[in-house]
Amino acid sequence: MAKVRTRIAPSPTGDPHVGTAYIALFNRCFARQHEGEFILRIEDTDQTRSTARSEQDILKALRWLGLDWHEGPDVGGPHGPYRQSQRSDIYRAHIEVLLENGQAFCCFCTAERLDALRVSQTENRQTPGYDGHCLLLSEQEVQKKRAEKQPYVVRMKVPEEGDCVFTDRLRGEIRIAWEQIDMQVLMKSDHLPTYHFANVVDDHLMEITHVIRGEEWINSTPKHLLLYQHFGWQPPQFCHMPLLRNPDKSKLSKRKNPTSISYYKDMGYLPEALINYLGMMGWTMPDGREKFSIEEMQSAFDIDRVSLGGPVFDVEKLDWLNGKYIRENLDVEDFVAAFSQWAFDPVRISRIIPLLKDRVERLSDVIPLAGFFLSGLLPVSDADFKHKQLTSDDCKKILQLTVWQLEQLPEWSREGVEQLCQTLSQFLDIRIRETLFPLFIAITGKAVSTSVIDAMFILGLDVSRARLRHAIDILGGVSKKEAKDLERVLRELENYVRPVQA
RNA sequence: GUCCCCUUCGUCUAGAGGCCUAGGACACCGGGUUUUCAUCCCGGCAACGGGGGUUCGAAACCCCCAGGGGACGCCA
Repeated sequence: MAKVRTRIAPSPTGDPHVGTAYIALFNRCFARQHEGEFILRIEDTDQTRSTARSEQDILKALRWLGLDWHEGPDVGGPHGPYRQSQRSDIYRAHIEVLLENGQAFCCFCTAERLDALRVSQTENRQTPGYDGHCLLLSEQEVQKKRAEKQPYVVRMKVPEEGDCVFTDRLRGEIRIAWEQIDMQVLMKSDHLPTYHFANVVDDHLMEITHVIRGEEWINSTPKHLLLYQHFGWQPPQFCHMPLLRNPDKSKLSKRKNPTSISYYKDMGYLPEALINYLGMMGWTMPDGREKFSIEEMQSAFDIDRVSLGGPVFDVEKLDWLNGKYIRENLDVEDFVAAFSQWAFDPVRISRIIPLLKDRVERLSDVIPLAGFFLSGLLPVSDADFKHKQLTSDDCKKILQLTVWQLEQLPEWSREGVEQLCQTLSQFLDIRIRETLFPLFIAITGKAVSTSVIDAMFILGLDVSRARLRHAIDILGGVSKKEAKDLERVLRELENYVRPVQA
């Protein structure tokens, strides 16, 4: 039997996500338990959203958690390159095969036509999908359009009737009618492949034997299987893991729960505890032990023990487990090392010190003044938000609008944060000192402190958002109705152009 | 709207037809240890979504319903 090979294939379009680490963990355990290999591939075919920065962050975060790989863009390996943006020629050669065999076709439809089509289908309560317009084009017409350099995509042909039946390792037989499957775009007009195409080609060329991925991919598995069939390749075994959930059971999202691995690092969780916690999402040790290392997990691993109900990511239990790790696994010396590394990161410290250097008279003033930099959520109460000019609702409004605006910042910079606060102040027609008041309480815990704008910048989006959200909760939270009103205000704010300074 | 997946305490879960009066853990509540607190120890609360089958026997197998979730992009 062929050597087991599994992979994690993150897309470098944002912060390193705990869901990525979760799937990586199970892939790695499965591979290692079978003395196989676990590889990392970067799926950066979305040119507009992928960044090198994000790729670096993801690799760093996975390494921090102890999830290392046998082959990958940084360590190399015999099946490279491991970055899809460097494999364009491979995809182009493969798409030609499908085109020649008539298993795929060129589509010249414009985005406008497709949008209109989707709208009308949705209005008529039909399942949205491509209508086969360009399927009717003759060979000559296609050649002519291509010669004229008209932009086009390549779509796959899909059987019109019958079912696609496949076996999921955890769920058994799954049957999906072909008529449910859209004529998926395989190659975009920028001549880069879509996920579905690149993923199948790479999984085959990289000799992946087991595809362990999130449940959200079940419905597109027929597309993938069809490609394997067209190429005459042996498909891997599929195994769809349950999705991590928010407390309200929806798919884990940063809007509702911190999802960035760096957030958990910044909050002072130990990587061993986080990875252990992820290991108990949908899985248990055969002997019921709850505290286990990644090595213990992989040696006792049994993928068939995965339970399928979507587990809620419950920070309270993570807190307990992290405390247990600190108490039981760190002696004083280890603790000193871990704490120093966490608290006294040189880059961070050298950003913080200039903010307080001129405000202290004794070095002993530093901790009282800057302690909030080395904290998680702050112990604030609604009384702290009492203000002579701002009502509690005003505070909530400012806090919520700030959260939303921070989330939409194209890049995290001090200037961006400042601009945003200035604009908000002008838009609300509240002086900047008042506008910043609730932010001071939420972010620094006090009405008087070092610059709150710098503080947010240094703390980062995740911790800032967590504190702002915590403050909103303290103030009674935002009801459905309030949220709706505030979203309307947000739209006005987005369209608001700051008056030019006189 | 269409399709797919899922369903045991509030949460993570054990459970492969009789071992289930459903077990463990977090959270919560009580008690003990501790100069306080935390830790630690002891105890308590709390669940098989509903309805039909199959079976001597169902949390487990089958069907229907309900609920939850996901997918339906030139995103991944």
